[in-house]
Amino acid sequence: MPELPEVETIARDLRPKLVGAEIAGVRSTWPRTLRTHDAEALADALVGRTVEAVGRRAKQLVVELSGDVALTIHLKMTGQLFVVRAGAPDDPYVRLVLELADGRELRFRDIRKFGKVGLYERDPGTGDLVVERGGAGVFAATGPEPLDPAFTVRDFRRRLRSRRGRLKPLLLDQSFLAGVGNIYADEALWAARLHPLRPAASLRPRDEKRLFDEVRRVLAEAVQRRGSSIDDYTAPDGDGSMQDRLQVYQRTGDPCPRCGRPIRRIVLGARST
DNA sequence: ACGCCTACCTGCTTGC
DNA sequence: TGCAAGCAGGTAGGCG
Repeated sequence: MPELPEVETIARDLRPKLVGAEIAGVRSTWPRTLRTHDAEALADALVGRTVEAVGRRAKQLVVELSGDVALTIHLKMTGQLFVVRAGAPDDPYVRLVLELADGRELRFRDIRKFGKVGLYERDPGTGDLVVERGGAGVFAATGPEPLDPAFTVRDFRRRLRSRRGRLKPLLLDQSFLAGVGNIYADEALWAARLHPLRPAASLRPRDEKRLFDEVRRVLAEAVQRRGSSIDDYTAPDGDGSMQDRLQVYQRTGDPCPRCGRPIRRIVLGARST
């Protein structure tokens, strides 16, 4: 399940492979992977452009292209990206291929077909990625990046206190905080010794500080370990190792590393917790 | 604004 | 053994 650390790892792996490469063609085998469902229009818009940068915002990859446009790629649950030579063995789960002028291909593989690829232009006025000039930015409603040095415990407190909900659904809400998914929400809450059902507004200042610190610590360690290779996640340059460090996620029944009692699973908003 | 539901998808596991 | 139900979960969109 690619969350912030997994997407960050993929961005870092792809960057040296893609920057400078020219797009020569587009193949689409499942048009619904494209936000517009229009593979022909995408090909028309992309061919001839060069990759200038590869980055990440929340759980999406952002591939900056020449001419002030950018591709966003959301991997959702089972999306994977690989750079291979054009003749590499075919795969029934590849949904989109960007053919590169140097004979390589960027392949988007996605078993469950939830992933989405979008093409946006950079608004010269605001610098935002938009569908059309003057429109709202794609990330206008996305919350702050938890690992951004400019994001402080003060910001976190202010956001927490303005919300009425419970901690777990709040951490998963991308407009509250960017990039946290089910794995790292559970890990951060456990590390901060806060119950997932606890109302966000009920936290004391020291609880808020602990949660802020643990969210960032868990995410930073996961980035350093190239993410958690669970189920379908792998990066272009290989698996991560964070799965070996997870304390509670998918560990129902195991003894709690803190108190030794069995870890219990509850369901919250149709998600295991 | 919040919580809850369903839809989108497929592969794997579980239970009868 | 075979088959169906259950489960995994990010996000959009709808409803109350």
